[in-house]
Amino acid sequence: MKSQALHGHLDALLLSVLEGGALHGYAIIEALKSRSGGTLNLPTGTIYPALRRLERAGHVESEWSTVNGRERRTYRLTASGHRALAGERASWQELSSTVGRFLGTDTPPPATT
Amino acid sequence: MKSQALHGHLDALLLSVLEGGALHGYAIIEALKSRSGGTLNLPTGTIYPALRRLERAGHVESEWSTVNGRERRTYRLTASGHRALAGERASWQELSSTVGRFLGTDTPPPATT
DNA sequence: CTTCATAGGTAGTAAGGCTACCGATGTGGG
DNA sequence: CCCACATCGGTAGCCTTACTACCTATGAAG
Repeated sequence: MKSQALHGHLDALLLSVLEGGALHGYAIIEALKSRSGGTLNLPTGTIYPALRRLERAGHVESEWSTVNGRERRTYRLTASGHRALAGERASWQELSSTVGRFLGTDTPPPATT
Repeated sequence: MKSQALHGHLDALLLSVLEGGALHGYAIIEALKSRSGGTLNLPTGTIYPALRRLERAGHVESEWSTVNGRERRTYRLTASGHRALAGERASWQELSSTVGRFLGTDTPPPATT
């Protein structure tokens, strides 16, 4: 998939992987890759600036630690980040259902039965 | 909805409304508005440049006509536009299912069984 | 010692959509 | 008659976003 098609949803993806626990940048990339089945193979030049953006926005916090002599910056969601994620989810649903109406795909309610 | 969230799918939406028949710019805006239930209220500054982009790309053709003294530029899909729409649909499905995997919404396969 | 995986980062670019404008005509209200 | 509004088209400049292409450093493997 053309990763640039992510347009505006990168933040949501990052927040969603961090929802499962704090991770450092490199691990986030791996997580995205594996969870997407290899479809999302995002370069560091995409991830790191995005994380800094999220940090600036207060959605994540970072902490340095040294593991095996390697510096790691571990990111974790803030309360604001959790809220942002919820918002992103909502707007994704909206976008998805709106666009789906035109492109023939709809997002049927997950039927929480 | 924040319309800027459309990012990259505007073309697909335009192509899809034109799929139902040729329309002029203003009518396209109205069509998007009504089909989306009012969610998509796109300004002319978004639509017209997009249409020109599509025309430059050969996906639509335009024709001028005068109705009630008003100039209308009517756009219609070309063969290339139909193909492009199919492609857009496919990549939308891919994006939608990939992002959905992270944001909790999935686009369940239409079960072509 | 070189190469690879791990780990973090920056600079510059290109695309896309938005806001804010502008021009014109026909219709209807005051 | 004149003004406002809906219809119809369009452009200019801006901002955000993600990408490509780079750079740095360490530990392990060969």
